[in-house]
Amino acid sequence: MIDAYLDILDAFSPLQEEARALIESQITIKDILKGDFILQEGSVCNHIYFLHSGFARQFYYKNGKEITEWFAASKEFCFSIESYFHQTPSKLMIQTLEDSTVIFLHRDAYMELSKIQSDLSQLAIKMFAESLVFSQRRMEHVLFESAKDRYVHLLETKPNIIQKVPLAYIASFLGITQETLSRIRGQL
Amino acid sequence: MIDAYLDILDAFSPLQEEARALIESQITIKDILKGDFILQEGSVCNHIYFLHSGFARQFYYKNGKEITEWFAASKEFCFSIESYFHQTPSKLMIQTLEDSTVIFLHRDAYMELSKIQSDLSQLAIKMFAESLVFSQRRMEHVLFESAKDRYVHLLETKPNIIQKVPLAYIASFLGITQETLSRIRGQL
DNA sequence: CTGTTTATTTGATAAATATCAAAGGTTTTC
DNA sequence: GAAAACCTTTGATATTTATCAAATAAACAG
Repeated sequence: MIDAYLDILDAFSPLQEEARALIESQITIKDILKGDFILQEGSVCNHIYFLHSGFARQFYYKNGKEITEWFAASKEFCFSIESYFHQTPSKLMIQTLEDSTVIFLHRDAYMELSKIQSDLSQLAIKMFAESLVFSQRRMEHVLFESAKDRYVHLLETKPNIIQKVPLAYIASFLGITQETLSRIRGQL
Repeated sequence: MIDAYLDILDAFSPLQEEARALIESQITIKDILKGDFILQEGSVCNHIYFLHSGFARQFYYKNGKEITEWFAASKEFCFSIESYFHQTPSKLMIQTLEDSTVIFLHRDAYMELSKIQSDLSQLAIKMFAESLVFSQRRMEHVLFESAKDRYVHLLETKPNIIQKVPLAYIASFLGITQETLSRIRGQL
């Protein structure tokens, strides 16, 4: 299980044996039941979470409404960007939608190790850079595409999400109401 | 001039003397006249640009229309995130709106040095992390605030931008038409 | 299974924003 | 300082999406 994890990291940004061993020394693994929380509102996000298996949803409350920010599928990462970097209580919650196995990589330990092991710092740079590119692209969609185009784009790039989760989650992720999303679906 | 630049970097993420010297060895400084381009469409973004003085606009074309992505004021940074990280031709252009003095930090050199000098890798991590937090917050605004609220927010956080640039640039940054922005202004 | 909860769709209407067209303002340029 | 170029506002109308209310449909629990 750990090897699979390290291989995925390695494919993303190359890790020598030393870096692999350091990461291995800093992770913990937990099984989390469907509906339980990987990250609770109000607690500080001190880990990067890797879903070895399962599925999770990241969401927060805005004016009393649940807003889905994104999902993490099997073999993907998640964490609260703001809480993790600023060490503030998290607004974001991460909840599993299926029984999941999650690998926790501890922030402080990783940050310290990344100062003395360049493979680890390069991995962090690569990860954050990719998140930034992703965020940037999403911004362009949100600003200049219609709700329908955004839904179609999601359907094309992440069809598995749409099969798995209720329409209301997807609607809030797209920034529209569920009624509008239902009507968009009807037109396709 | 270089010292002021290094001090700003240092305040952001601490740099020892060695790191300062390495950065200094990898920068070039250019005076760029009003209206000239720091980054042209189609060229690869191989630097992070720091505006020692002046003012610049980052924009791209979408369906034949100019979309302003963001601005860089004096003492701020800019670069094309996607072109820089993926080494692809830039869609984004960066054009000065005033005569400016720009410090160019070369990407490949910086990346190499960041592997052997941890202050430099930590600086990169911090920079990209902050950009990510900023991008995240903007996403929330764009998804859930009205055009008026977004304009008011910009007015409050970046009043200097609104004084300096034409309304059409601000409208495209906010993702609305200039007519709508003009009407919003009228209501305030 | 059957009643209950939860999720989705449909309808009528209202609000926000876009579009197209044109009229005033400002700046720039020679 | 007058013409040209550019920028901003205003008006009329169309489109997109939200809101509120209710009806179906699907999933779930005993």
